[in-house]
Amino acid sequence: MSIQNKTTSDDQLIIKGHNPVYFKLANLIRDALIHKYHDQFNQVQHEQSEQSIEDEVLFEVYHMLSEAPQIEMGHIAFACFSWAKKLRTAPPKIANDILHYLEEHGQIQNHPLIEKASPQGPYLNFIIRPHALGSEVVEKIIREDYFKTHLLDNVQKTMVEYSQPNTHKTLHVGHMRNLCLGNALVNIMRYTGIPVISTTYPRDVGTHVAKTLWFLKKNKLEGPKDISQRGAWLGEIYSQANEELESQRGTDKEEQNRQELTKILKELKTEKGEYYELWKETREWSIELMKEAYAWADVSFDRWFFESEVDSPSIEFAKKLYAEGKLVKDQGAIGMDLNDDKLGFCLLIKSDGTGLYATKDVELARVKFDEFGVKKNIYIVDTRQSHHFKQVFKVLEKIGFEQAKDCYHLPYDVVELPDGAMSSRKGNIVPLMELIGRMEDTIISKYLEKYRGEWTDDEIEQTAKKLANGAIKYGMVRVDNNRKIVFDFEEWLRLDGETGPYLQYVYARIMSLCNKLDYDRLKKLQDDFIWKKLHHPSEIELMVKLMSFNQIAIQSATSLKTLPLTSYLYDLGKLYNQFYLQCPIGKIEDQELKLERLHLSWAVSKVIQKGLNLLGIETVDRM
RNA sequence: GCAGCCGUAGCUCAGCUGGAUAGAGCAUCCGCCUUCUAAGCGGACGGUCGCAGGUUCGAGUCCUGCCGGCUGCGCCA
Repeated sequence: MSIQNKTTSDDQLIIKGHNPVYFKLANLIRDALIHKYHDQFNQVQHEQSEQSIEDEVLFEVYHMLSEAPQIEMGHIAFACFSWAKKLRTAPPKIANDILHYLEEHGQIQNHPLIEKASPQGPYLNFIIRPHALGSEVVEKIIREDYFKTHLLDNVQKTMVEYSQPNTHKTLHVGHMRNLCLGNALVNIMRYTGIPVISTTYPRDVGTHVAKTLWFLKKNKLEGPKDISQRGAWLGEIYSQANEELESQRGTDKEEQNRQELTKILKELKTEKGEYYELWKETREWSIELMKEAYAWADVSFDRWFFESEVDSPSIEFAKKLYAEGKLVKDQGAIGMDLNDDKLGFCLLIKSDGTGLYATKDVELARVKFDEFGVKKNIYIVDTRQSHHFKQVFKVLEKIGFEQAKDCYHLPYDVVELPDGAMSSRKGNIVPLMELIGRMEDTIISKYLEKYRGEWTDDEIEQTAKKLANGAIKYGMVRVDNNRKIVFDFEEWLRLDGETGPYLQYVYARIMSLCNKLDYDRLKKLQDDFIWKKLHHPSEIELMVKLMSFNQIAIQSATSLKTLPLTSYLYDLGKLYNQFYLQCPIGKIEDQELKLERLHLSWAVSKVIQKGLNLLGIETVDRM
């Protein structure tokens, strides 16, 4: 069962909004097919209504349209393979038949959309009239109607849980992948019309907390005076605590330490005692640090679930399930035997009466279903938890939650350093704030220092912030989910090639151009504006690329991948930079051409801005 | 042992869910600023898509089996 198949089959696509040019073209091809192969269609028609056949054909045709591999071949290609079997006709003949039908009905010579259609083997390639690209694509983007289109229908209320950081530990660059990916996906899903409730699930209880508290109390540590520094400081304490406990392994202190930690955990459970008081205070420090990171990332959650709030209820729930005979006792512990599903045994209550991750995830899912009424439930958690979630979903199914079939674990691989996995024990973690700071410093010294005096210091600082933000976020989502990211600091600081700043640069270039040439998009774009000057291959390629933005957004949202969007934006940026060099604007005489090129540039900037915003990245007007 | 993921250019990665001649970035080399932002653009170099079968008009993409790497698999989180 894969996520993408599931989500696409559930969501009915409204294709007319995706790509206005494809939609019009698909209608023409649909009519040609149905008329030309009337007999073949008639054979299936008695089973279905005429309307549904027409819709179905339109849908299929629409999805067989794509960009031609080279702009000289055509702008849009229609592949006839999939029809060959149904129509019992060879693909090249289908291509020719469609062409003849369109010609016979005057839909090539006179049609406002199509300039030329040429069959090439099994493909029918279309060249779209430039002025149609202008009015159907560029103009809609400039008026921003393009972004207000309703893209998906029959969507379900979806909960997306991402970012499950531990309190009392250091927040590092590894956490950013989850945060950036989750935030981007939520934005993209919402853009396509899916109602999303976003949640975070901080882990504020457990042995990592006990270890930290133990070390703090033992050494009577109080932390930095500056409260805002305490969250980061706490993370270091955890490392030290861990180190000390590790070093005492195998010594006579080991048992003593173990008992102490158990005592701390018990105190936290009963919610009284000095460790409990210390927990409440230190927990806040970590939460402040998380909020700082979320603010930096410009992420907000509709609901925060803390592990501590589901801890006790989860055990009650598990006990109730056991009482109902839905769980079994084995070797003193309680759980569910999932061996029939090849998932092993899912342990829910340990022999000492305490719960585990799975116990809490079962309870939390219950809350999500019962109190939030979500239909679909997505967990963005790293791939090492795959087995865990398979077990949890199976348990949910067996205890009677129908929604279990709409629970998805979205796995992603971890962030590693060139010398291997990140771990506080190895002492090779890159704390988040340090990463951000170094990136901003590099950006200022390498690129922005030259503006000192010309720009205000504040603008330089703000620009560096946005660029560092863009570099980190883009870097985290430009790689496919199930692939490891190797975080090489020097590599990330270089900021050339496919990066966030590359795209921010394209945007800034366009802004600069438009400002310099005093471009006013709406004043210059009357209702009766006629596009007639854009013919250069570079201009055509840009317009063809522009028209598929919404399709890409849908692809990203339904596959739960950011990659389609990042690749698309990079392609678009690359095409614009080529256009920028090949097609001068400011220094040409032809005022009409100049204006149309400015319109095109503006449209590109809007799509790049929208795309970057979906990824959580802000644009800058100059850099 | 079982399961999941990965294997594409020297390195890091794409490849639109089976379609046209497998593409980018980095690295190396060569070009392009008397200024619409060179954080850019062009060119060169670089590939038996891990191996072997299979499915069909057609496979980097799907199925099977190997090989190699990573990650999981009951009292951790």
